[in-house]
Amino acid sequence: MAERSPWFYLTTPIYYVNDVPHIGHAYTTIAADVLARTHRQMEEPVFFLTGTDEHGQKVWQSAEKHSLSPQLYVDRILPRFRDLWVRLGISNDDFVRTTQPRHVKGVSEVLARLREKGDLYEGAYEGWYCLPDERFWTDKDVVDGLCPECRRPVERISETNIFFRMSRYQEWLISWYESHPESIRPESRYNEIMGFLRKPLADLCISRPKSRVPWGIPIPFAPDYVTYVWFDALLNYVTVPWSLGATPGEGLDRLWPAVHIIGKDILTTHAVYWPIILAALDLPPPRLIFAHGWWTVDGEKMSKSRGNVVDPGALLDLFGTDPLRFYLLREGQFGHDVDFSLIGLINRINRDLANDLGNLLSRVAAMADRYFPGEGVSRPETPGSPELREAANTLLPEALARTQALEFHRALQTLWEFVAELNRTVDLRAPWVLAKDPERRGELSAVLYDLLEGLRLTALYLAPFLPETSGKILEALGVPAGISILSYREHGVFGLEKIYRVQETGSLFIKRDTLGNPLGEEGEGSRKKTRSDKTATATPEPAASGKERPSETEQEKPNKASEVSAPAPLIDYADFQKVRLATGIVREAEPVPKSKKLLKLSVDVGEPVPRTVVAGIAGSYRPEDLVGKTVVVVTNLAPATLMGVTSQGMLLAATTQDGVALLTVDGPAAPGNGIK
RNA sequence: GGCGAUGUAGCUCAGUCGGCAGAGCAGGUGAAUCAUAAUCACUCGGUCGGGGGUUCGAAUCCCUCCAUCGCCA
Repeated sequence: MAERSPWFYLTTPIYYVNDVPHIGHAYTTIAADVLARTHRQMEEPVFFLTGTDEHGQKVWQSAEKHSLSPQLYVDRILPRFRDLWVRLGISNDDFVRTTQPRHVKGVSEVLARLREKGDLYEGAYEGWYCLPDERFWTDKDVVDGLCPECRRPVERISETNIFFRMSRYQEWLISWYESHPESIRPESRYNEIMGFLRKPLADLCISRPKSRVPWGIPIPFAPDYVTYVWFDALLNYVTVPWSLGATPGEGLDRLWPAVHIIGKDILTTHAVYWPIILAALDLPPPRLIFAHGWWTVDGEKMSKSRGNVVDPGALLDLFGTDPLRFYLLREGQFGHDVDFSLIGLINRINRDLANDLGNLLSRVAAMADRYFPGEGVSRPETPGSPELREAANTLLPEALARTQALEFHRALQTLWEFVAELNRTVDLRAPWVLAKDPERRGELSAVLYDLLEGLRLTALYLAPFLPETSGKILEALGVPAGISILSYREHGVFGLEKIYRVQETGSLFIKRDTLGNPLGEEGEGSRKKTRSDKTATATPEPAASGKERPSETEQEKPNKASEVSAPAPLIDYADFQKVRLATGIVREAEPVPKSKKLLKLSVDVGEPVPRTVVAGIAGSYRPEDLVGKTVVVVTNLAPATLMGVTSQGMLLAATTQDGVALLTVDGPAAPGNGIK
């Protein structure tokens, strides 16, 4: 392979502004962000680009509908994406909009150049056109006069257009991929493209008549036409670098080729059309095209018509940046489809984040604070735990390698093996036992030092994934986090010469009940509204929680009423109908063993067998008071196991100042009456 | 219809060169009390989709059938 640029040039697709950002957009962008941050910590120069695709017929139509000029319309839509990226902690270096002059200029130049080379020609085009999808179909595709994709009527269009001679480059592309099989991943996607390329490529129609699609980049030598949106959009990957250099071409020479992170739905455009466009411009193909999978929701494809589109903004409101980043990258394999479920997200937050990691910091910090309040914990002569150091030396580099290979879930899994090793070390070395023996004070200090070092390294390697959390851990350890980038080379070694003066800390993560509501008594400042800036590691945050220890009494009422306020998106009646509600009569009720909050109920909802429902209402109701009560039950909620009991439904209850108050009906009702 | 992939524990998946079936979660038992009731150890659990073949030996290689998914048409 030719020597390549030292730069790590990384892109996401540019997102079509006519859509509302959904979890898939967030997924792509977060993955790219993790990769960008990782390479920065590897001290590579990184250029991370994302942006928006703002031309095309649909945008123009939407603008019309809102009686706005297209430009004004896209200007108004833009913040949906831009703000979301800020909230997700995305560290992009630039943000391209296809309406920016730099991009428009670049596209015009490309068109002129391709024309000079003879790669463009005018031709007649006749076919069926689907207006909403902005694409042509052949006679064979169309079924009963309907678009095969969206099932809406197509119209017959006959027009002259400008075509790009893709077919010219087909053989070249095949041989390039044969010698670079690693440039499309996962491997199954590579096979797919090779299969696609076995058939002859049709030339690409790259123009649209202005009379039909007035909103696009004008074609310089054909005044009645604008550029086809896909052609326009792909070019952002080069028009932006072009605009950056001091001389034309300099920025691109420095950055190219790029690593493209995309969803599997746009593989063909990126792996076939795009390299051919590049070849026509005498540029090498991308370094890597990685097509990730889709998020399904409870096993179903996410789509507007199904009404199951997951809104990342709402999840952010509820759970915050880092838990969402973690869940999306930990839950499935990057490259495979993954199923989204709220229970899954909550489980990740509670187990991996709060229990394994959050509690680890909490217990280690508490001991360091208690046993070495003034003097601190300093680097020992002999390692406190050789096993722990060994684990750090093997697991952490392995995690880094996996991140570089875009195996994010494996990377996080490996990091959590290290977290488990830290927890194990705490248990095995039992510092609270050492603390009772003054003669073993040196040993105690050495063990704590190794644990603190382990936590510091965890934060370092976790930083690309969980930038806010990483910053909080480092801050708790008293490591100045002011430097925005901590390099692995400089900070990645075990055994920093340092005296740790650590104070007991508040919670890193708040646990959630099955509805996502915060659990526990951490009502105060520990859960601020997450409004992080791009460099989350640098946000200083007064460690106020260290002073006020939560009282040991377990009787405090969870103060949750204030926490539920996410600005709710509007839903259709169809959405509402998806929730099946019915009246139920409580037949039996008993506490769930070992649980303070849960009651196990047997509820008659008019079915042959009463449902077992686990409800978090023990704080407000005694079991014996519930029997015979009429309640409102969600009957089509996916079952969930709480404290070992499988719940087959959910009771509706108001969240009040004092706890919860169950909903009931105003009048006689039989078990299983419908509710709407 | 063509091409490609997948099928392994209740769930999500790993399994290199053919060499005694693995992890996490869930379930069970115990330990511990530093910690956010958080942790740690042990443990239950599998006809490796079905059938056939090659081999001393198959989750792994070959054939075939079934199921699911993807791409193309």
